[in-house]
Amino acid sequence: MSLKLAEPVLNADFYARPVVDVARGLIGCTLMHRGTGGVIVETEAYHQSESACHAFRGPTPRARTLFAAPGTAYVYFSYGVHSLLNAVAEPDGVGAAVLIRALVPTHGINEMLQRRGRDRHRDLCSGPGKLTQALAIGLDLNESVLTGGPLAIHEPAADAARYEIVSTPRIGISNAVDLPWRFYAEGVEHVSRAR
DNA sequence: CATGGGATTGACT
DNA sequence: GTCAATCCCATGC
Repeated sequence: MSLKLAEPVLNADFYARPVVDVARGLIGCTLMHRGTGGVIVETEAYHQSESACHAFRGPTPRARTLFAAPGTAYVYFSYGVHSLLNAVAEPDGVGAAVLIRALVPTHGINEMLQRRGRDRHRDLCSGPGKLTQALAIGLDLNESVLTGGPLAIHEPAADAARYEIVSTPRIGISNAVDLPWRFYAEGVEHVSRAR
C-alpha cells in the first residue's frame, strides 16, 4: 500500500472561506493519518457568532486554536473519553471550524479495526469519537497543520463518487439548535446514527 | 481553588 | 431506554 495519496492535500485557501462552505466542501475528501484514513461523509460547521461554538466567548485557552490560521487542526477532549477533530476555517483571527463526524474507512482498515476493537466496518468511523480512535488522533495533534503534516485532508479523486449532500441541525448540542449546519452524504451507511 | 458540564460511546436493563 | 466512564476547561467565589 502506498503511504501517500495521489490527490493533492487541501491548502490554506480551501479553508479560508465561510465555514459552512468549508463544511460542505469537505464531504467527499479523504482524511489520512499515518496510513489510516477514509472519505469524509459527515461534518458540522461552528462559528464564533453562534453560542454552540467554543469560540463564542472569545479566545479562551481551549478555544484559542479556533482563531488560528485556516487549515489548523483543532482537537479537544470530550466527556473525559473522546478526542474530537475539527478543521479550522475562515481567515486567521476568526474563530470557526468544521467538526469531522464520520468517514467511510478506506486505508489501513485492519489497523483501524484493531484500534477500535470491533469487527463491523460500519462502526469503524461512524462518529466523531470513533474516527479519532480509529485513526489514532489525540490531543497531541491539536494546533498541528492539516496542510502539510502527518494529519492531512486530500481532494477527492477525479473518479470519486459524487455525493448528494443533505443538511440538518447539529447533533448533541444545547445551544443554537436551529441552525442547519450539519452536512452528510445521503445514503451512506457510515454516517453517525441518531441515538 | 471548587465545582459542573460536555460537539460521545458502549454496555446493560 | 438508561447510565457510567473520566478529564479538560470554563465559570464563579
